Amino acid sequence: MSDRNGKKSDIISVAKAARVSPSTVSRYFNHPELLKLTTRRRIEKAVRKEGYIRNRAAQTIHGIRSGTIGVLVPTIDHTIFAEVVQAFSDAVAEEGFTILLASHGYDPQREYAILRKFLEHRVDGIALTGLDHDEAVFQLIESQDVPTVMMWNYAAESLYPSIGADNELAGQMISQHVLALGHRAVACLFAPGAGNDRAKARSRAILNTLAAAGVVVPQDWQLTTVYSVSESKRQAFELFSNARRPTALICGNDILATGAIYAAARAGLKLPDDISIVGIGDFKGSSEFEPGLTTVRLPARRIGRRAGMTLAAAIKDPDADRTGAHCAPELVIRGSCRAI
Amino acid sequence: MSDRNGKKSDIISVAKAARVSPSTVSRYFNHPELLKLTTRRRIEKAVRKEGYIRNRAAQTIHGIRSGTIGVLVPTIDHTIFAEVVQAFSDAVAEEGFTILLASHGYDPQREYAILRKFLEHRVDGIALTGLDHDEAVFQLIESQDVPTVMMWNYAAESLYPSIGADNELAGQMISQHVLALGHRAVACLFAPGAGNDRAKARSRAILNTLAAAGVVVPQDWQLTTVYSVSESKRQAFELFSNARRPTALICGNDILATGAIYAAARAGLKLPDDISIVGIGDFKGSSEFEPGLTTVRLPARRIGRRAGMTLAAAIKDPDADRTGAHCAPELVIRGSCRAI
DNA sequence: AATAGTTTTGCAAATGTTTTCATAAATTGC
DNA sequence: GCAATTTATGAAAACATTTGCAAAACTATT
Repeated sequence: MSDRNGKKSDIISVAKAARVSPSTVSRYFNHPELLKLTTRRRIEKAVRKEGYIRNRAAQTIHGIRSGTIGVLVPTIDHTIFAEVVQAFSDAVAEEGFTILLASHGYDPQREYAILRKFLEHRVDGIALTGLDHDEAVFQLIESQDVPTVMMWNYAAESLYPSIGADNELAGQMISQHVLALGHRAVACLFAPGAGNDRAKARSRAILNTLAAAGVVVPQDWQLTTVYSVSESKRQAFELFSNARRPTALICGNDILATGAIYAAARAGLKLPDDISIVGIGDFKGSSEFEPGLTTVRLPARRIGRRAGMTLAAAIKDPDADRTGAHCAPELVIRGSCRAI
Repeated sequence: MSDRNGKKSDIISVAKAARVSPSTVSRYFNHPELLKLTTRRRIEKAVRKEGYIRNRAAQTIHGIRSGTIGVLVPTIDHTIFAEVVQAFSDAVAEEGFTILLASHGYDPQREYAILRKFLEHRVDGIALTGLDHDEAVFQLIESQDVPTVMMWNYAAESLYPSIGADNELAGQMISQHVLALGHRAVACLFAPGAGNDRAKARSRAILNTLAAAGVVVPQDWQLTTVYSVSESKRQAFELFSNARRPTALICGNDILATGAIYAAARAGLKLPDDISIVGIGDFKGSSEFEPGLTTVRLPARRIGRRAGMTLAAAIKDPDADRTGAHCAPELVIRGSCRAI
């Protein structure tokens, strides 16, 4: 096939090979129905022979869409973001878009810099994680007015369509469940809130809900740990080693809960008899523990898919419905938490 | 700032605002050292005032690099690929590249289609997963001669630089370890090999190594299951429920091993006394089980980082060293496997 | 104050497409 | 078999940049 004898082939070399004008080749790709069947065939053959591949960069400077969407997540290698990205990518791929992916590691500065880079590439749309961003980020989006969605965290009054779960609600749900089961001695294991509005919303809601029911979490039972099984295991183990132990431990997400479960095993505590542990997220695998983890499901795949579809629609039709969507969290009761 | 009064700003509007010619603005970005300090200042101000963002598409048609790298993985939401992608992305970001990411779901047809799309975007380089690809894929890369690396699986004689672990070796190592501990009644739980040379290499090596030691794995102890904790849990549970049980179960990867560990717990088997379970991968969290999972570490982050650096170097300097690299697997002995 | 040399800037052509408008070719109606 | 349509193709301008070359603006030297 493609016998590129030397230089890269462009639309002109194809035109020569097919003995038509460059415009006709352009039409072959963009409005094939305008061409006579025979010329279409001729061009098709020439394209194959030359091994020609369309140049989107050249199209893009004509104001034609670049076919790319910039996706910005805190980090790719957390199950939950990986799932969102996968679902998002699949959804927009169906509409012909390819994603530019980058991670900022919870650094607002980096987020701004990456966003600029996306815009240099003239992405057709942007998907950010969370609602909380640097003022400069919002200004940039505003000034370039490129379609944007905010994934993961939902808030009705958001400036841009937000598609995700209400993390405050999730925190509320899990603590209400724990309270309903009669727990009063409750400890918490949170992810750090810096640059992470999801984590912040959850911890806030959890503590408020408990407080509203008259349950005060003592300072030394409010643990904070980075997103890591080993770290949370260490901290939870320490907690479990104290003389006075909580009857329930609420974790800010399932990864932290996973660490806590292992810590319990190591401390010789049986779930749920000796201690109840709950999480938030319902990550892949959370259902498979023995006993399964009681948690609040945040529908990552649904969020990613929905966000992708909304953004693609907004790009293709500027007047499309740009309202966000709440992908409701859902209490998933398994065996890791019992009534007292 | 950026008070875009209407239309998007281009290099010409900036030039007007700074009272210089467009060429000078272009030089401001590409060869600032050629400009007088005062004009540089003037342009800087104009750029800010106009909210101008460079247009990489327009640069790209001048043969200038696009600054993008196409990354193609089977799926994003497997821990292991997420880690590789994260490390890869970080590495190339340092060199100014942004990644175009897509997943093919183990479908060779889709891989080809995505690759074409990458090339339409004029990516500066390509990173594929695994060594085994459709002939058309190789032809395409060949014809466009764009720098390419193959990640994840290592083979010395590969046509393109391959950066990864020797999966065959990994399989060999884990089975040798199991054999050395005296196990003879060994079962296996593999991932499907279709479109997945990593999985294929591992299963092959495991069975061969066992056979070489005179251990034959009966047909009904050779289980195959998709990459999923719940599926492998189901299958392993079934295996454990039979009257005749193996003393050791070798799993094709840590996810499958995770399922098997849960299955053992449900079946009331204690690790490692009642059954030994080992995996391959050393995924995040594998060390935290109680007891920890004995496995062979495939250094995902190192692979991703190294692959990114190699590719970036190959792009920037066509004569750069393009040999692959073997990121050696490493036996990690924890508590899930005991001597018999 | 004039010259030579150097630094800085602008002009115009080039890049690979798309698109508008005009023209040529094919088809239809009589 | 000719005019009137309709359909298919080409020429040229446009898109947002970069770059080679030449002109202009400075500096330094006398």
